[in-house]
Amino acid sequence: MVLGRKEVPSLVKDEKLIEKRRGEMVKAAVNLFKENGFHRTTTREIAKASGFSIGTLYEYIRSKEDILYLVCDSIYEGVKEKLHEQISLAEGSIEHVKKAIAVYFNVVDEMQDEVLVMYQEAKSLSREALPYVLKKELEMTAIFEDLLHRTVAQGELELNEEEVKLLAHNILVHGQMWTFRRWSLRKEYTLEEYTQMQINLLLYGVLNRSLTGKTS
Amino acid sequence: MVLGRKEVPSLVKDEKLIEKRRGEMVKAAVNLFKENGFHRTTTREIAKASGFSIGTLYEYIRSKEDILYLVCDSIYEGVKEKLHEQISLAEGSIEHVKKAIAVYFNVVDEMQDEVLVMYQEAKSLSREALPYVLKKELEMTAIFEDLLHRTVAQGELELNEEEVKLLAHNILVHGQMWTFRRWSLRKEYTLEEYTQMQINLLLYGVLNRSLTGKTS
Amino acid sequence: MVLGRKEVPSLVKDEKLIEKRRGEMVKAAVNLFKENGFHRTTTREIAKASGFSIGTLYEYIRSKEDILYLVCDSIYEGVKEKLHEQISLAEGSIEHVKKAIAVYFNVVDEMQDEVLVMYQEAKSLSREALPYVLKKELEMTAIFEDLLHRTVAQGELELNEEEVKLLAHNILVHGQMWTFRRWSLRKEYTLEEYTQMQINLLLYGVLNRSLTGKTS
Amino acid sequence: MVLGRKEVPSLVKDEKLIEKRRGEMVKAAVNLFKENGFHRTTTREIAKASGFSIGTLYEYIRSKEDILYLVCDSIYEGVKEKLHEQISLAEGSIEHVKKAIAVYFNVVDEMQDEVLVMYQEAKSLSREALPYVLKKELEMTAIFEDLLHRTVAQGELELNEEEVKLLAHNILVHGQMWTFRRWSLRKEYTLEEYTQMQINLLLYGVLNRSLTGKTS
DNA sequence: GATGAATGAGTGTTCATTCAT
DNA sequence: TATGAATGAACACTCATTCAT
Repeated sequence: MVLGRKEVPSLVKDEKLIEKRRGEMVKAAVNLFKENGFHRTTTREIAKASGFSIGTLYEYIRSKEDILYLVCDSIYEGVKEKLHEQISLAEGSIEHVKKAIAVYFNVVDEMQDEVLVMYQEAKSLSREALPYVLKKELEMTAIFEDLLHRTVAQGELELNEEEVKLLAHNILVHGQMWTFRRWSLRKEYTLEEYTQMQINLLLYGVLNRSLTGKTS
Repeated sequence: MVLGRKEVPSLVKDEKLIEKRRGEMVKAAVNLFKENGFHRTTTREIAKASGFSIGTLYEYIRSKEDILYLVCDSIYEGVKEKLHEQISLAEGSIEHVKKAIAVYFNVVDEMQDEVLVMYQEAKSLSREALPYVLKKELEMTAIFEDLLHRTVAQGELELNEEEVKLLAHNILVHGQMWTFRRWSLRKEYTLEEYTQMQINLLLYGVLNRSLTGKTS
Repeated sequence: MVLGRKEVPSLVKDEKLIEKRRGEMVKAAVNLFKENGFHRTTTREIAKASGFSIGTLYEYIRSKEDILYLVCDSIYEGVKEKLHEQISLAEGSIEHVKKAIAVYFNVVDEMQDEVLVMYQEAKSLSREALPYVLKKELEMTAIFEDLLHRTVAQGELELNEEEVKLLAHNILVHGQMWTFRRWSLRKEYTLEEYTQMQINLLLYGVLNRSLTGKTS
Repeated sequence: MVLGRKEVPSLVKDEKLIEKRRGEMVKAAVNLFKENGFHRTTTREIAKASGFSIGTLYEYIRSKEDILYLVCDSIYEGVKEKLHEQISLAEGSIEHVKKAIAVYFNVVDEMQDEVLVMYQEAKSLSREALPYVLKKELEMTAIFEDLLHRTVAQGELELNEEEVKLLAHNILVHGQMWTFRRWSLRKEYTLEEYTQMQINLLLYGVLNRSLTGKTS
């Protein structure tokens, strides 16, 4: 099964308008979701906050869940876009990996409310929509996998396939941690400290591996 | 502010009975929450699944949220209990840390549904109840902090205070990862593989630090 | 497929209470349906008219359609009960058939609003519920079929099987006509006149058939 | 009160265009009504099925009810037209009456969906529009009244004024029966059988009356 | 202490109709 | 004339909670 982007049908025909209106709706929804969560936010609140009538809202989406999907989709697109703006994905070096992690953590920090929302509410998506969002998460992971692969290929890291995958997962999760454990982490570290320390913890072991030999 | 365990009032006087009944309610609730989530589960369903009338349910709790709090509390207690059964918290050595991580990951795996529920639904707790649950999470973190501290004190690890804290957080989160990313991780690794690899990634860097000098 | 009476589930356990409450709800619903039709009547109106809150209404039914089904069911039961009270179904004679038709027309006249409602709204029942109501209609038809059969057996009428069936249908429909064409019929005839004339038109031909020979 | 045809106002001036467009709308509406009923059919669906925008639909009608009126009107016109095509209304004989009934039943059979729609949905017309439709029904009845009158005048039937009226009603209703009881009748009879048997039952009594004397 | 019938505010969603373009 | 985006009143239905028995 190859998943593309899930199409959300609309009663409105003008594609440009759909894009525009949905953007406004998603923006309002994110703010409400981060305040009260998906379930505690009503469609009426979303309509009002985005400046439309409830009827108009439903011209652009079919159900409340569609909004959640659009929110998740939009957040992933936002993160990926910012990532691509700031890091070249063609290179492969330790320095580049460090840079990428730092950039990613920065993006997560900038969009912390959005990331947190998506992180906590995505589970409310139906069994139909969830795979599309998980796919996005895998795409994000793949960005770091590729980067690590290239760095391994350059001889700057010594990792097998499975280790690359897991390290990529860890990087992603350490970024998300910054949002979902912020109640604790923010008290202890600035973003810069957090970033520096996590880079060390994430990479220090694998970096020096060649010096000290493999573990089982 | 020092938080103790939050007291949930009951209309029933008999403490023993409260304990017993609540245990049954929580058990039923966990099963329902892990199937449908907190918001999609009704109090009627919880009452029915635990074998009580809706009226009786409300003799033992004040609100639906009380159940969520009791569920979270119960899950933490379960995890901590299992942890204490299997690891001595007085020692301090690399081997002990590895053992503790493995035990913790095993507990998380055994209780993966429960951990996932708590992880995803705790955010629905009111501003009043949330701190009590976050406190539990900090207590969990503290278990690993202490272990790391002792190991540092033994001279087997070289970490400053802040690194200990962050490493403890990472251990916790890597355990939770096993539940909230299981849609991906389970495809790639068995629990044993996951545990071994994460131990390596978590500890390898800090382990060999003395051999190679500090990073910035 | 043998259809019994369709069971409508209720959240309330007390069977007696269900019977009582549903009776009140059906009564209110009939009045509203005959005024505004099924689709133009809201569940809140039904709740209010029967003296319950909307929540209570839904303790006794699952959906608005359930009310329509209960209404139809109740009307059939009412008609059949009144019929059985007044005519013996064991006999078989021309006089008895005339009597039965007159009684049936009287019952229809007494319950004209109800009959009209059922007649016009039954089509709004779902494909699941409709067969149960059609079955009731066939049972009604069967009452007259049996009566005619017995009369034929007595030698007082000369009709083949198919003619008995059709005549029974015609009797039923002529009764219903009195409701759904009342805007016209009531201007022309009293119930007594209508009954007398229809009996003549329905039976005169078949009555005298023996005197005049068969038609093709 | 003399009712003519009810005028449905339109924002469009061109009468020819109104006729044309409304024809297309009515055609689409009939198909939708017979599938889902009037209340379950939306104006959007009607607009789409007739190939217009919702805006254009409302250029030709004022309200959804106008469509229902036009549909009813159109069905009556259709039935009447087909009737006039096939039977001469100037004659008066038993044979002609039989022929007319057969033709009418045939027309009803051909347009059974339409007849059923009109029959079941006309009640949803407002108190303002209903009389216009009932008038059409009376006109239909009048066709058979006239036919019977002429046959009585020819001495082929012996019926008083009131009996003529009621018999005409019965003929109409027996035609409609073929649609609204088709779930049962179609299983028992072909159209030809049904027609033949109903003609017998309708006319046999009155036919032979002269031979046998009056009933009370 | 236990029960379950009663409540009604609140929810997602629909749809006939309007009106600016 | 034709369009279709916008509207919001209205609807069926849910569910946490209460309280009389």
